[in-house]
Amino acid sequence: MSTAAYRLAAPVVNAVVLRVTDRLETLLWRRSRPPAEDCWSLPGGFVRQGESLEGAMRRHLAAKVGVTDVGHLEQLDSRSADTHPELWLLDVSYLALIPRGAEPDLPPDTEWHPVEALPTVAFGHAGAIGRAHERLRGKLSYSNAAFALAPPRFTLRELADVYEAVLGYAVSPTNLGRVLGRDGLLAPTGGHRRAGSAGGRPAAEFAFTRRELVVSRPLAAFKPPEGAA
Amino acid sequence: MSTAAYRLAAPVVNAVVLRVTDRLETLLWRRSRPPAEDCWSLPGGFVRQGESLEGAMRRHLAAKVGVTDVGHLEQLDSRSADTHPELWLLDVSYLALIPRGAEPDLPPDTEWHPVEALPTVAFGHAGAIGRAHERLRGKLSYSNAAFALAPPRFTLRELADVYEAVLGYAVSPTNLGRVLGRDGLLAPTGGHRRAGSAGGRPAAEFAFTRRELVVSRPLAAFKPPEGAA
DNA sequence: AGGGTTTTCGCCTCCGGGGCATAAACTAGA
DNA sequence: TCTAGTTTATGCCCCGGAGGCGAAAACCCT
Repeated sequence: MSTAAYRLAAPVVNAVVLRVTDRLETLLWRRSRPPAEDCWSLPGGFVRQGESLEGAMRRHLAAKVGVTDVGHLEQLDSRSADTHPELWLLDVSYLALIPRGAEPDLPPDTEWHPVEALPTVAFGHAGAIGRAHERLRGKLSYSNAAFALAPPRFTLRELADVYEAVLGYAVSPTNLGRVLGRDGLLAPTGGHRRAGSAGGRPAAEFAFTRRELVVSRPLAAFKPPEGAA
Repeated sequence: MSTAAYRLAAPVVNAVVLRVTDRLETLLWRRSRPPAEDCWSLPGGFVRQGESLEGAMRRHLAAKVGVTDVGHLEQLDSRSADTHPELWLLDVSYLALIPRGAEPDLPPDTEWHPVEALPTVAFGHAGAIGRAHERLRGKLSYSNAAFALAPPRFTLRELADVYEAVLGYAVSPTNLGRVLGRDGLLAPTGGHRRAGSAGGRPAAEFAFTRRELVVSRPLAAFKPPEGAA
């Protein structure tokens, strides 16, 4: 078949940028131009030819919303979109995790919004935020994904707070430390930190041993091989 | 910024089609035209405007390689590709699972190849096959993904053979039945089947209760909520 | 010094996966 | 018909990880 029979699309990337403060928040961008003027949307933009999709994503995160310290960046999915009046768009969405403590200086018209109380989001991007949250919930349970959300060093209580903000239910700091510690993902730094305003035993300070995503839990049920590599 | 500053790409879909016979096999297509003439590549093709990506994928699977009975279809990832001499391609890859017993009548220049002994594959598609295999291995361990690879009805021994072909190590039929049965994913049909040429107790016949992907295993460690819904 | 607060450690229990031995069901052959 | 061989099914035990709980540790404030 001839390639001329097919129209061409404009590749677009956009990211569900997540961070944890008291609650789980995502970064939204108020559109100042049509289409969808005055609506919120995910940060992103067009892809240049010769550029990798991930490269384009990082470029837009740095240029448009000042996000340079990305803890983890991962592709979610792609879809064909007819939301633009003139162009056929091919929309590739990403999940970006921002560590606590890295506060990008946001340009105007860019704000953090709690994922539990989102404003009206254009282009059907609300679904992408939901899928990103869902995937993150899964990854927290079988990998060290929290390294990309937590600050470089933290107490077990602080780390449990990160988990609670994402998972939505109470997490035991004791158990969390045991599980991640046994998998070799967490190590004490040796330092300690004062408990709080009302006293209490100082908490030991921990850090993740690796800063890339590591799948720790088996994922291989039904009799894994004996000498597991 | 103006959209005119950005060039346009041709969206392309292609699939890692997997099935299990004695071994895990993938469907490859021998290219008869440049680029990469006489090399093997994944089946796929261009996307039409207004068409969903998944729709385009199913259309190409049906038209080009005669695959209509797709047990499960899932997007893997997308990348920007400069492998075409004239066009900028945006390559979206899928994982397609074909149930045992559904034998599509393949057009010429299309053949099943064991994933352990692949021929030379063009466009860097070999990496996509590896990633597809990896993801399938994971999904078998925490979901009912095998429903898309197994025949409609089967014995536990046959199901274990499917798992072994994908996972690469021995799987106990007893344990497999216990685990999937407890999760409510597997149910006996009531029928039985003769064991083999040399006699033996007839095996009970089973079937998956659901034909969509269901994540059974918790994935929610660190104290799941009490009344799990 | 004492009460309040928070973290940490040790022990216990519970439950699911895996292994194993035995029983069950069938075929082929003598 | 009886026996040997083969394959599947069932019941039981073991083990290891996750979670719960209480006691001890470490610190603040009064």
